[in-house]
Amino acid sequence: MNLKQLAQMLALSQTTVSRALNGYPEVNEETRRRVMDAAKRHGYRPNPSARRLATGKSGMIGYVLPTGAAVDIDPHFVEFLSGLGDYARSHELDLVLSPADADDQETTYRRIVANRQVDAVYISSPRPHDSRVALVSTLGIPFLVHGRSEGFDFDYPYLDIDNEGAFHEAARLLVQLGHRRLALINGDDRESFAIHRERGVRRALAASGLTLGERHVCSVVMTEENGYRATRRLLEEGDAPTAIACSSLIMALGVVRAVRDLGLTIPGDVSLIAHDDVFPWLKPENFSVPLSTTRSSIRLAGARVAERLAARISGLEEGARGEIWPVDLVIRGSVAGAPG
Amino acid sequence: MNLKQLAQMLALSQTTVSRALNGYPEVNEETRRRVMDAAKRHGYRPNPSARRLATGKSGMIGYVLPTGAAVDIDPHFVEFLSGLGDYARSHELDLVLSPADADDQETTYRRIVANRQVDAVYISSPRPHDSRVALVSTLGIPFLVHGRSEGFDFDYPYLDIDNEGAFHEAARLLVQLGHRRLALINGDDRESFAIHRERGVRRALAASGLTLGERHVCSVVMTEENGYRATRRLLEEGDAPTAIACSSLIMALGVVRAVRDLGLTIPGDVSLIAHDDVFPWLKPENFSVPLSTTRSSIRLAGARVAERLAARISGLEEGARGEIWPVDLVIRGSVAGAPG
DNA sequence: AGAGTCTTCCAAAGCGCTTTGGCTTTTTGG
DNA sequence: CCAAAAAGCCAAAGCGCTTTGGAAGACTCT
Repeated sequence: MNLKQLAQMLALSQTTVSRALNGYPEVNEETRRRVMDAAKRHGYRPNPSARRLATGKSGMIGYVLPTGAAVDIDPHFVEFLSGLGDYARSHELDLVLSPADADDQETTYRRIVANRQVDAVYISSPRPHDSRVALVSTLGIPFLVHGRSEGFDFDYPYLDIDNEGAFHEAARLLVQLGHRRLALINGDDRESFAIHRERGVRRALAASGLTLGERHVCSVVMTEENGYRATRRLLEEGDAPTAIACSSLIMALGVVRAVRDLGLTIPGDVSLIAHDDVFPWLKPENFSVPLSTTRSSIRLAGARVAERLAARISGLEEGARGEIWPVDLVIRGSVAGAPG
Repeated sequence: MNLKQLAQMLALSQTTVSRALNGYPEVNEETRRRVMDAAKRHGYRPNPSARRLATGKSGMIGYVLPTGAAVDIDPHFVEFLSGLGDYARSHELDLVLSPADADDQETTYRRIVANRQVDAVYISSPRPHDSRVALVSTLGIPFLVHGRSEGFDFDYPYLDIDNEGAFHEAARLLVQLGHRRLALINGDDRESFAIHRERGVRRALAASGLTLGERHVCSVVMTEENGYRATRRLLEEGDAPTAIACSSLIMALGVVRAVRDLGLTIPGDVSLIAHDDVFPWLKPENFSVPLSTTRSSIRLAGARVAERLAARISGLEEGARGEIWPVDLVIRGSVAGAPG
């Protein structure tokens, strides 16, 4: 059943039927009702390929997925996706993932924009001066950044959590508890979120005249193994920290294992606060010592990103609105006063 | 730059240019070269929307993503996706994720097929008599099942790992080591993979005249917490097992924690073998006691699925070819002879 | 040499929708 | 009551590609 047939059936022109269906004003309400009715009754659905060719709109949002033999997709992605799906489902919005060589995403961005494959894109894990932001911005496709980039002479729309504030609070708490030597086990410090977190920790320390030792901050890919290694190194060297802030629950698993391997305890010998993106399959309260966390649901962020993207596509949202979500600090058993 | 312009520029008809570009035989090789050359020089890329409307082919593969407030996307998905991306990237194949209400995926399947949004789909985590397999099969779109369904009177193409064989081997090893009471902490037993694994364990036990006690098999969503709970229950009741087979590394985290909480040790009091899908961020060799595993890279499976899907789209693969990958059994420190 | 066969190309008809420009008919305002 | 404006509808022209159905010329074969 296509438009032509439907129009014929109603003894109307395709023009009128199309307009009736798409809510244009120049059609009689009575006529519109008839059309809508017939459309529903016959299960008419406009052919998206055709509509697309005519309008250039695809009804899909895009994400360029960095891939490569040495590139692992972040497990956080799946939670984000759950959120995106939550919103998208109820709006018949599809997501198209365009895998790209992690070292050359530009080609892919250009392709999907030139081809008008998607109506909007989102960018995640941005870095300062992130070339994708500049690119997408000049290409003129609606977009939203999940996270924040920096160093541009223009604004852009984004959704971020207050990473700096979160880690500032976490570090401040630790300092209040008497800790003087903090360490930060962070994610890749070329990414903004990691930079912000480090900034937060430093600011909290500075407020008490303390500093983050150069060897007390590690920047690694967020795996259990790297959490373990970082912790061993930190605790085995002289000047070992008495408190650790950690950028992910997965790394925290490694931290806990390392502490135990060294015959130390949490929070007796070292206090630990980790960031929790709220995975359904790994919860901080279930760690052998319940983990204090800075908590922010990445799933909710996914839903919000989809919502804003949809709004931007339909022109309901405009301009460079930045949105920064506060982060909860949840105290559990893994923090205590500094030893000694 | 569109086809018309290119044709004009070459003083050829659109027909000929189109055919030259698409490798049709009825065009002079000399002409083809000219066309190809000009196309490249001017960076001509056929408009996919137009091509799509004309041919009905989209150049994308689809996946219906079950979502819902109470539905969590499996973290395995992201690794699978990495693999899919590995292949898709080099073939300019995009993946479209269509979020659907987990309880009504049929509508979405019908939509994406009716709309010809994608050229092929894959189905994952199938159950016996999985309605999606039947549906997609009647809808007549090329597809591939990652995993296996059962109970149909027709064959279908799939890629699966030898879950039964893997858990058979694992259980057999444990029995050989003298264990008489095994337990299985399994995933959702409505899914085929879980059924096959249980079958494997039972078969191994039966071979030695043993059985899997009804209370020794749990079927749960694969989270750390559920692994913990299941283990506590198993070990605190009478008739506690001396060996556990576990369907996921994530659950194994919970198993290990529970065993420790109870003051028991691995492998002293209980041996443990888990299935490892090969996550980059959580490795069995890094468990406090290195974990014995049945290992199969889900990432490789993702790449293979993409490859076969591409082959099916282009007609290189036909029929209902099933492909079953063997699974490695990797022995590490978490297994030992039965205590006592 | 004429019929038949290839080879190589083309004009034009879709694919199914949106949108432009215009034509009636009705309503409004003075 | 009439001109002007508004309402309601339509035919037809795209959007940019593929494919059908020839047609013209070159070649082969008897």
